[in-house]
Amino acid sequence: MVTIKDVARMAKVSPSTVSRVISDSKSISEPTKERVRAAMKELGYHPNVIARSLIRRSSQALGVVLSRSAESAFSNPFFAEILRGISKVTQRCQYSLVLATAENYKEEARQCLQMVMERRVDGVIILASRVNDQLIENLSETEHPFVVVGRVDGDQHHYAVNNDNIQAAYSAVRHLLNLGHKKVAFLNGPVEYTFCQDRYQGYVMAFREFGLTVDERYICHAENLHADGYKYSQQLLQLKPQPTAIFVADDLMVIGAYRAIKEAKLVIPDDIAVVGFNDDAFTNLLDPPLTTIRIPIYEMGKAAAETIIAVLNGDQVIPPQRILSSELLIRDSCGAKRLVRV
Amino acid sequence: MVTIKDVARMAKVSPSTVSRVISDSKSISEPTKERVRAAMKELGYHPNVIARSLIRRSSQALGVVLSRSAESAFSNPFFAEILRGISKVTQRCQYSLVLATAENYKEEARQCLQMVMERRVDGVIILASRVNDQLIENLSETEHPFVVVGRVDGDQHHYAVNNDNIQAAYSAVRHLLNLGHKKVAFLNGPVEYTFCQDRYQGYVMAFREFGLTVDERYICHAENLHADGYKYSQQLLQLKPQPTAIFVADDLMVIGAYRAIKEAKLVIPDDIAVVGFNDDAFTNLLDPPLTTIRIPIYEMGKAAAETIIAVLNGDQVIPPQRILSSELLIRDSCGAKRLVRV
DNA sequence: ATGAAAGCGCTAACAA
DNA sequence: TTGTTAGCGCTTTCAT
Repeated sequence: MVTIKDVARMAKVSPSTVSRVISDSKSISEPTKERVRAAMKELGYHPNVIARSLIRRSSQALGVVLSRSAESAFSNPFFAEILRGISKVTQRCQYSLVLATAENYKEEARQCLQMVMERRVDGVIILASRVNDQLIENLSETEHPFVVVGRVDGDQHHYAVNNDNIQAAYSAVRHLLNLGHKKVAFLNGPVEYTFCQDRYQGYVMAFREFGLTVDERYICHAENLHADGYKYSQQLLQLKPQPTAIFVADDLMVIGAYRAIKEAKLVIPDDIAVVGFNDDAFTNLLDPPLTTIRIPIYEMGKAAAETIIAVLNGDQVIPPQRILSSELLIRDSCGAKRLVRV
Repeated sequence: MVTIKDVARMAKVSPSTVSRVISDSKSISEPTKERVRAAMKELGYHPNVIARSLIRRSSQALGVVLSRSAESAFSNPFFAEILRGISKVTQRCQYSLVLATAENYKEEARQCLQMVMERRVDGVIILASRVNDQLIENLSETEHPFVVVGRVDGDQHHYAVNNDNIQAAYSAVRHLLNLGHKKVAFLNGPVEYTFCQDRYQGYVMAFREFGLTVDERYICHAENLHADGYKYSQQLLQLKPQPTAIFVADDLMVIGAYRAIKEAKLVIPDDIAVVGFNDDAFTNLLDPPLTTIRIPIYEMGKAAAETIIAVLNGDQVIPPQRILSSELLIRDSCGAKRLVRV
């Protein structure tokens, strides 16, 4: 391996001079710089980031925790989109991106904690947070820099980037109630996620506003966003009186919902209306095209990465929590057709 | 920061003893081990991987190059799926995963090369290879370990994992020719990718077998798999005589193709048949559900990661090239309905 | 079974 | 402007 010493020897300078040339220090004369650079080129020298990280006490790397089993995370367009936003920023800021993945959340949390404690990464981005999130608690205790995409349960002292889940769910449900629906079922995601709690809250808000009481039988919590849409939709359709609309908290579950509805010989939107969440690319291809909430996922990824990098630079991040707003995209699954800003 | 020295002091041993306890050396007595472990726990000690990497000359990290602009890569389900396979293996083998992303291939290649030359990663997985691939050439010259997902143009001395593109395209086109189609258009991807070349070859093979001559007007190469499906399908539909079938080299382009076909007031499969490639999750939701090629993407990701890790361990990898087989999934876009193994 | 010492490749005082 | 020196936190001979 070519080291700084080899370059120094060849250019007939000391190793520290070579180091200064690498960082383009202005206290080195042009002729020397050129001689050193020539030597670097001739020898095919490349700085060893590991050695540099050791002495600088910084790896210039960011960790990303998917916060779900890798299985379900990778199949959700949300993660692709948020990773795209994150990577956009990391490449601009010269950080590298380390992915933490595992079969389950506990293992993933362990991996993430290890990553940061072992100094493999300088900070961590957590995608989605849970009620009583152990990882977030540990990260706070050990004082490692992190930023959460989502709302942190309880305490407000964390850096976080989120979308307006309450507001978004509220406007989705209000849209249905405005269309005259009374029996609006809610196919929500796993209760342990704060975003599901928030969407539930938005649902309740809309009901309150319309002077309607929430019937808990019409609300269910899927465990797996990919697999459970079908099963729970079937259950909801069994209810008497049958719901005339379903608000689905993740577009991934809409696929199963559509199937269950069609198998029950119901027609969307005539017999039953559907609203989704996320505006995944495929929702426009469904029959009928889905009315859904668009959230600025890419922008959230960018904001999260910018935040953690600012924190690492010791910059003030004000405010520590940012909430990006979403919009209701009205297509054909409820019977209307226009665009409304939330 | 808690270091090995702090632990040593507390446990009243030397730093080297602590190091031996970390690696669970059998030359340390049980009582000492326990004393040291207690000290580690009390101090909240965690080994610094950076320091370890420096002395071991190994970062225990793998780099992944998307081989496209991050933009188009992340939106393609192929990458999510292959990353899932890769991460499955890296987590099992205690490697971390570093993503290289950029706006364009040149920049991405630079980043990848840098990653490995700077010793940030021990080896690299390249997703998709090009004709005359500069990155692969550089990696070979500098003798850095890498494995390619796809077929490497020219030389056969690289480690690679691929699917049977020629065979797969051949069977897709043969399926159409068997159904009586003569004017089978081919909406292929960018010519610079070897997988597109292979799929073209399979197309030609099928034509040969049926004693038909290939009309180059019926073949086009999209530059962007996401955006160009619509445009090129429109062009193909303009041809006289109009094609009665289109073989589309990536499911992502099928979305645009369906739209162009429907806008031309043609009915799938009655007026025109369509075959896709990849079996992306949404293809089953299209109207009509798409007949497409299923390739074992997840398995390819696993195989690629296993290969590079074996190489890094100095194990023999035989054979250096592996080809996984695909199958034609017959749904409704050609008018038939059954499953055929290629 | 344990310790002392050297050194991985780099940076950054402190000198000169 | 440049060189000397002392580490960063760890592992690994070589002693004892």
